Amino acid sequence: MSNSGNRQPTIIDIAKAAGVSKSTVARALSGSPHIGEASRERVLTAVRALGYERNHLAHSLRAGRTGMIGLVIPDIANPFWAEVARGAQDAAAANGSSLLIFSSDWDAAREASHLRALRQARVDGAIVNPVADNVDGLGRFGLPVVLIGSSAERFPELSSVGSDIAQGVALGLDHLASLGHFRPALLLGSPNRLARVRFLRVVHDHCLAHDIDPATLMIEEGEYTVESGKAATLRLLEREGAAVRCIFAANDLMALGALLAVREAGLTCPGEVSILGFDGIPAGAFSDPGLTTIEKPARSIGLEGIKLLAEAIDGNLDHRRVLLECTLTMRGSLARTEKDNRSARLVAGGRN
Amino acid sequence: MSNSGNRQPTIIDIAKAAGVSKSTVARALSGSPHIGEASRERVLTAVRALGYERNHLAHSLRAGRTGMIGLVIPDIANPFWAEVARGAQDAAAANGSSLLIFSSDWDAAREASHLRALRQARVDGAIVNPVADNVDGLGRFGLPVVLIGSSAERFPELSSVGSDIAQGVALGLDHLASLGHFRPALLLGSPNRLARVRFLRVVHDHCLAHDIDPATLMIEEGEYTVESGKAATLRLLEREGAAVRCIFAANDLMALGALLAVREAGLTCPGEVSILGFDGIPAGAFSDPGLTTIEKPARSIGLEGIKLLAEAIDGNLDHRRVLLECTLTMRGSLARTEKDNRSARLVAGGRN
DNA sequence: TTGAAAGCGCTAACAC
DNA sequence: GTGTTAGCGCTTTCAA
Repeated sequence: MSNSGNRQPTIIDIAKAAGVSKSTVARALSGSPHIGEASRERVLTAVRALGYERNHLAHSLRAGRTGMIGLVIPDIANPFWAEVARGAQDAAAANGSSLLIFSSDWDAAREASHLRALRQARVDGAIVNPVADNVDGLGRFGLPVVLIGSSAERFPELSSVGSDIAQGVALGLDHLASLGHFRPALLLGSPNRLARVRFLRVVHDHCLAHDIDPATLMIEEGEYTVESGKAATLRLLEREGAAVRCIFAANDLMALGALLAVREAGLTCPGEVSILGFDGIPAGAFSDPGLTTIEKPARSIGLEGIKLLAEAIDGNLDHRRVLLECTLTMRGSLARTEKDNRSARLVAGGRN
Repeated sequence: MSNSGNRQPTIIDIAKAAGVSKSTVARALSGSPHIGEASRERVLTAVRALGYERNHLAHSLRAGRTGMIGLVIPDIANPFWAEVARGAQDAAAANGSSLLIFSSDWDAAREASHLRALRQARVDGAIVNPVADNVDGLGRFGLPVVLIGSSAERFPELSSVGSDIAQGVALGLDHLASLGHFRPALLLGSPNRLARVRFLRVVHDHCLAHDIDPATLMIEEGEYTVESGKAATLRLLEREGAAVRCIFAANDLMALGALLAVREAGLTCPGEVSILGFDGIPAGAFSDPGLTTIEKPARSIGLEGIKLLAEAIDGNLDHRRVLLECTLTMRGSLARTEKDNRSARLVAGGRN
């Protein structure tokens, strides 16, 4: 069993079959003009006959680029991130490159290990939504990177794409205010996430603009999951009781958890407690009531990420920050409140 | 700018820095015993100093295996498949390999192109849920493959993993029967999917066992999406009217769509129409009412897939078929019916 | 137009 | 214990 065992044929096999040298085969394959019509024909015939397919490894090793791109996101099972992955996938395919998707599970160590794997795989670049405390590791990544999300501030030299959280949060807050909710309780992610800081900052500004003392805001925190959102809401309800008339969650999964908690506490939504989410995952359409939410353009984020990364890989040094607009998706989880819960207005405070 | 430009260091750089040959470096790196303590130290020091990381491409080219595995699923944005991917991802990581995830979008051409890409990337093997009409392409894949789902029947020589659809459907049907629903309307996927055939077969058997004429079953079909499920249900309601007291959907997304349709038609669920899903996606917990469904062990499917593939890659010739049990997740979308809708009992029929 | 040869980074014989 | 060498499959000079 000499050459034509079962392994995939190489250009050498083709060369033999076509009676030419391997350089000629390479030329035919790459569509080089420096080759005779006759040889080209014979090569192509042999290629079809043997079912040759170029070995990407060897090609990449020689070419110095793999056509592979890494995508590191917190959780592929979270519909929002799955949608981002979908967008990136599509864009990458259109681009001729393939995507290596990794879930970091919000864990810095895992993220670091994934980044290392990507570097070793010699991906051409990576798109990552970094876990906060790992930001240093990212700085030394050594390959073109595009950031997704809020961490861009810490890396002014990297391109980044994200939804405009400031605009989104303001959009939500304004809408809540228009319904009479001036002091929504906040369901936030863990403190070491930049997204949380961002979120809070906008809320603060908004409060000040509306003469509310930010210090009086009710805040609970947890992870970005349904269970965690539910638990956090239960704690909130326990602690604040009837003062909770509106909840603004930093992510839809938590909002859905809040919904469960409210129901479990024997309260009604939106009757007694209004809930506003953030993300725009499809599941929000099925809840009872439907989840009103600030929708991020998930798929576009993935798509833009690939675009920016392609630029960076092509050596385009000037980084860019793409901010995609959030939209308000109204369903049934918000109700107008009669009580003006601005009770904690900034009157004795420093301002005014 | 000679050697230490900006490129990643190679073993040659390390060799130079440590004052040894590259084989010695390789030995130190691979933990070979045939090396002096002194050299090992110096190599390791140099490795740390230069931040060396092994080039996977070169390694793979030499080793003949890449440690990469392909996963081809219909849609990464479908929560069920995202969960499968998650399970596979975790198992692969534990395994030291990385996963290349592709969405085929239920499209044979796309699937074929992904399989080609995987072959060219020299993945060690692939796990795929094949689009029906592409089954031939799969036969010629030429690499170890593990099938997910029902197509296993067409490839008795391949390992496969899937949920036990027969058991799951029977479970659902029995439960429906226990509530008085003997002739659920069926919401099925497109005819060229093997899963549909399977599903129907079990329903038929069940009908016969309960003296129901399968030909009297109400059937609608569509794609495995919410929109499609909704449209199909609307058609069903339009056509059959009040005869529709129970719907059994072949997938949760369609079931959720059915729920929307029922609501839109001014009907109540489960009061007037009961709905049973199939998959067990998280979103089913938030609908109104909660979706009762047959839950497939999505994550385990991914996990087992990797296990089987690892076996196949290791040259374990005897294929295996792993069937994971489905469970019934009861929420609120099913109600007991008073009317015995076995009206179409097999009395005049051929049997008996 | 074509072939020979070098080399991408790594590992595994094979000498010494 | 260590260095030298060949070669994985490919592309790309450089000669002819």
